[in-house]
Amino acid sequence: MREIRFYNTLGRKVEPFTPREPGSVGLYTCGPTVYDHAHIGNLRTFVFEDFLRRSLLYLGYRVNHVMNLTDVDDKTIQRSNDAGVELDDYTAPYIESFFEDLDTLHVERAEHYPRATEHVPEMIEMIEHLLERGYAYERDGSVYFRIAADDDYGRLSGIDPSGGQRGERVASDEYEKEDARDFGLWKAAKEGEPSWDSPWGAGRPGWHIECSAMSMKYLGESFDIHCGGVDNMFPHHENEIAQSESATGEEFVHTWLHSEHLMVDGEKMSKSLGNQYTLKELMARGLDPRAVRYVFISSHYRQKLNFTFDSVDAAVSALERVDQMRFRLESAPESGEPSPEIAAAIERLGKDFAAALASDLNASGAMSAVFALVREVNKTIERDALGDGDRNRVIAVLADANRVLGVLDPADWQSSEESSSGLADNEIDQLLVERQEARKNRDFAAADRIRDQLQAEGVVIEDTPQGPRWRRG
RNA sequence: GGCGACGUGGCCAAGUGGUAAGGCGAGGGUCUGCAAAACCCUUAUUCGCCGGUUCGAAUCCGGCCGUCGCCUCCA
Repeated sequence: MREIRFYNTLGRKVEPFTPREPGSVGLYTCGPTVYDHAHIGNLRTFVFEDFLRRSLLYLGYRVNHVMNLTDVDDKTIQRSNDAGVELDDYTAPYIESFFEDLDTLHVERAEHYPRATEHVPEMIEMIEHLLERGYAYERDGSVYFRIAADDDYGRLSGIDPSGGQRGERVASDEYEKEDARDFGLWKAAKEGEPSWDSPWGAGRPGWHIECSAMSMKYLGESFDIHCGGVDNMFPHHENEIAQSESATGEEFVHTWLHSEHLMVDGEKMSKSLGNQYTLKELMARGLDPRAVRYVFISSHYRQKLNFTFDSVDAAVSALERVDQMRFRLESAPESGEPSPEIAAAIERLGKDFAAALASDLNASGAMSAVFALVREVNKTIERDALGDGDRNRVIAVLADANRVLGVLDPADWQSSEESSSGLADNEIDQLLVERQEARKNRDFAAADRIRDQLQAEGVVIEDTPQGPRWRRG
């Protein structure tokens, strides 16, 4: 287990991370609101959280990861009403779509995916507690959190609660609030909306209470890390802190990590610009999901990520460099003592890779460590200096790094249709034998004919001093 | 108006006090029957601009310019 340093939004500085229970991390990440397909901005955040989860595991921690599914809120209700279907029937396909997207990007599953609609009793219990302690009040069947009762409100986002719109009437259905800044914990049912029974009559939970109630249920009243996109810092996470700590009197979350937004072609994604892609749209355009994952994880999570098709192309090339090394390694001869250069490179990778992760998840640094190994292995192959066992040791250290990155092994990403199409391996081998024969006889026309044929089948031939080798392009 | 982030080679991107990682691209080379593919090498005396602190700054402080985000439910 290695000490990690994280940039904690609460306090805005990089600090050593100490889980409440040594070696074990409780992690809550805000999940999707399932009113539509996730867009790639959402997925950037989910891939970052996957990277965090994998890094914690890699560095020797046990992880209990909870991600909620918001399946009741203004948007899901409105859209299900518009579509004339029950809420659950409306959200089901989007929940399915969400998990498909995670699979496409090789995001590992969390331990729990609690749904808001299945945790209403826990939320009601928490709201009752807040009412008892004077942190909330009821008006006409709705319950609001009383921000004035919370001394340190605003300490996550740095927003000063004393300024602003205190006492102003806001143009909404929430005019009955004591203070415009107060937020809804429970919303009285409106005509035609799904509702649950509560001590205050029929209604439904507010958004913020969902995350507090569900995170505490699965991780306890205090836990280690809470993640989300930067836009959730205020008001969502601020309100979670307010209601949770007011209810329990305990520190809610120790470390808050926020991922920056993804931009498309230099602009924020928005419907009006038409640049709000879903993953499925990108797949339909033929983008490689592995390259998309690489683009998401290869820059730092606290930096805005400008997503472009060029960046995906560059990612494809970068990954090919790693694949090529693996490919060359397979056919490179080994002999004699293990190469000291390889041994040193493997050791350096192990050290630099973990150090980069432990330093606030420096993904670029981690990738850089991988490429340093790639270069050293290539040089050693070039010198024909691979020693006995070097191949397996390199493969093993790559597999180790891949536990975090998830993009280093092309075999993991091969779709079944790709591998089943075209020529069989032995046919390709046979054609190459024929081509070598033709070349030996200086019948280059025949040799090139075979080369063209293989190329047309998507087989890339590489002629080397040790003879030809091939791979599927 | 309030709060905050960012500005590093052609592009992307690490690095936050000790003298610029890495990837893409480009140029050169090796290999080859020719190619292709691949590999190797090279590619920022300099980190938006101007001052300051320091033995030393891309890194700290001040000012300016520029880009962007949040300010009630958008990851």
